[in-house]
Amino acid sequence: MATVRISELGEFVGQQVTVRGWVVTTRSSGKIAFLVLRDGTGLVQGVLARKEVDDALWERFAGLTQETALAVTGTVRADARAPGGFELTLTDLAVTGPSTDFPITPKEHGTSYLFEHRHLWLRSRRQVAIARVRHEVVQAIRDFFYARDFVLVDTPILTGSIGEEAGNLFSTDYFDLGKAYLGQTGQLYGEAAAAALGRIYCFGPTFRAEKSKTRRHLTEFWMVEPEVAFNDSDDNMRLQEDFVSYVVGRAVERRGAELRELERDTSPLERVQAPFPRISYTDAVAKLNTLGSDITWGRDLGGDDETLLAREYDRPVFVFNYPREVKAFYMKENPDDPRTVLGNDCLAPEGYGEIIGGSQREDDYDRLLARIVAQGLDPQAYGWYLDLRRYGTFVHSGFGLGLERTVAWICGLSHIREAIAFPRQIHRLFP
RNA sequence: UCCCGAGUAGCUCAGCUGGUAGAGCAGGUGACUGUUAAUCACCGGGUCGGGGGUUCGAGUCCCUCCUCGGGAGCCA
Repeated sequence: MATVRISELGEFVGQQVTVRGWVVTTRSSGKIAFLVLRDGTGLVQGVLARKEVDDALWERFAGLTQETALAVTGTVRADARAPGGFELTLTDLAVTGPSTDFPITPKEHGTSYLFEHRHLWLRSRRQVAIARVRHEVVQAIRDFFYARDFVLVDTPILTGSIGEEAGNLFSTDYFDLGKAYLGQTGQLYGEAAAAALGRIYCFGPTFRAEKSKTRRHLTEFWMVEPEVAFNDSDDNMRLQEDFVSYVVGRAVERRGAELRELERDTSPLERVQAPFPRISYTDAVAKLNTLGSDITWGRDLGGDDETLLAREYDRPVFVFNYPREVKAFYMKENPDDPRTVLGNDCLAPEGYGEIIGGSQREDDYDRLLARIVAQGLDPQAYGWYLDLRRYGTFVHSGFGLGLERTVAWICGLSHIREAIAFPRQIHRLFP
């Protein structure tokens, strides 16, 4: 007799099989009893008729509690009334892992309680659906770059003092060398690798000790960062729109069942096709003023501004050439307007806001050094990074896409903490 | 860090101008032959976040601390 997974039951209609999994719910009406079982691949309903089974089996069923691990044996039958479309007429049932007082009941719970029980909450249908969409997004990202000859370069997580703002770094003791910091970005290393391999990307966890408390921030999040030799800022935006369109398209195409489970209306996602509209920062400020925002030139776009602007378009929008003061030191000065830099953000629609920050990098040694000094950073720490401008400097561009923000947008989540299995936030380090 | 809001049964919440605590679900027992968060009946379940104060009397009013949630700034 075959031992099968729930997703494979369709191939075994009429046959007797064994399925292993966990109890979702049980229902009994005295003469007939139902058991919903999950195994990670889907749900199946088991049915027991009182007069067709022996007393011992009936008793074992009566003792089942939520999340008990068990192995059931029965005949597979297609039945539209059952969740999943198939049923098992049970002939045997063996408890392999008892479970008493499972904390997450089929009723409502508060977010705080749920995140304290995140290790158990992951088993719920909704969380399983999100995990599968995330998995698809990650695979789509890797496939996209693989197909375009990008080389994956894994950048270090432990770094010396290098990155963006020192105040946002997590630090730890590092032998006799003083402090090490958890990486906030792989970009600077990615630039070095781009000079070796041409097109590269890194993809891993990044860490920001910002004391942010919003639906868009985690202290540990995953970021994918391509870096391309000889791409200018326009090439960079073209890569971004192709990339985002591909990733969203893959999720819609292959994870329709999960998105339905999440009650995600996919029509806004189906409109995500390159090219994306582009608006300069200066034009965006003017447009925002006509839309009622009181933003002034020189200030960064706030969350409300992003939402307001994104609402004007039916797909993600690029805002490019920001004032240099609000952007990082490595962005290349705009030769046509030195008040600005050749960087762009990509804003997702439906209020999700910034999912990408990208730029053409400053490739001029003297300008880069001047920017490092002007921002109060230690030029000593950036010695190796400056070397990239001393030995065959080159036009290059790249960007960073936040994985959890992207998954939250695709899934239609109200907070990105659900987009990762074990979110890290200011007030949450467990489980 | 700042601005709001909330901590009452295992969970989600109600509890009026102060008078010593309530529901649904979960759990237990029983009934029911097709249930979909099954339904129905009954039962058990509480240091009202901690500390201090006002009062004859505080879940309720005041002070303080803690925890959590939402938002801002910053960013992906």
